[in-house]
Amino acid sequence: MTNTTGDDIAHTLGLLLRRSTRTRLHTRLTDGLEEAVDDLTYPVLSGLARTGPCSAADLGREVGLDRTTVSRRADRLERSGLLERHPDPDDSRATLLTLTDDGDAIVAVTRRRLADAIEDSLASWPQADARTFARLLRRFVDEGPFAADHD
Amino acid sequence: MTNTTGDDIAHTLGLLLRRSTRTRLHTRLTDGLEEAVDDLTYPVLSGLARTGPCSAADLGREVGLDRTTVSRRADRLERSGLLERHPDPDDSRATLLTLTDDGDAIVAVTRRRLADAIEDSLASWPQADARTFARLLRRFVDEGPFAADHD
DNA sequence: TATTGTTATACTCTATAACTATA
DNA sequence: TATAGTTATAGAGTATAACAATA
Repeated sequence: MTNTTGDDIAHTLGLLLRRSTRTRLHTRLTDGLEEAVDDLTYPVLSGLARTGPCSAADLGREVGLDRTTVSRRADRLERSGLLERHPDPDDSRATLLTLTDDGDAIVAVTRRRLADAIEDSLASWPQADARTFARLLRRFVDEGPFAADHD
Repeated sequence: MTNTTGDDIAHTLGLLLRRSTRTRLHTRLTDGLEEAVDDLTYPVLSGLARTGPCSAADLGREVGLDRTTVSRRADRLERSGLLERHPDPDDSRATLLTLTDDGDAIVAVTRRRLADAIEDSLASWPQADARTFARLLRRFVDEGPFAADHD
């Protein structure tokens, strides 16, 4: 019984990382928005919001996708007017992907929805618990067994 | 600045739920195991470990997959000897999916690896923090905006 | 020679429908 | 009639390789 805490967190994380959990979350966050925004295109959209104007190759490295995959997904977002392609003035080989105002708005809405949903569910918590949870979760994700740079 | 805690948790969860995080985790947990065990078949395997012998239709409802999908994935696990099919003595229409000893062993190994990885990353934490985190995470997942029965 | 974006091919997975058998 | 399991078809998405253009 030495690993009770690890077992407990492992079990909870298993629930959190389930496909059905992610599907439910995605449905909730994108309900009523552009049809082109789905679980495939959203990482491109939100990644681009983080990086700012960016080549497909660089964005692919940022979000862990192949540049061909980024290019195809960007097609859909471009057709829906959420993203534009412009020549990179600094490198004639590259095309900069840029969010349109509509694209920015979509990202802002989904981020707000997520933060609000979390805020709602924490409403019944003692404030100190909520802050403690935010801090420990952050530390766990940054340092934990899932961190990107974990050796 | 009223939603700082919600924003903070939202950001952290975004990192945790990324595809690259899940891919990294899956690779780590299944390294060196049966080739048939991948991100597609593992949910069937671990779901079956939770439910015990179970029909494809029931298991599908448990893990959020179509019965045709369960059937196909079970084919691969069966070919690798991790799962067996037996007639349901109580319902001649049904076939019970059952983990073999090898299948049980795979699930045990991956669960242990995950718990150990978490335990390792918590080693540098004050024990009280680790227990608090386990408790708050559990509560958040059970009650939070991602809970299955959340209305 | 390496990297850019894009496109074509082959492959995998899934959803829908269809089938047979049983409750 | 409804549900079980399985399989066939069609559709979507990806990875690999290839392409032309530029560094």
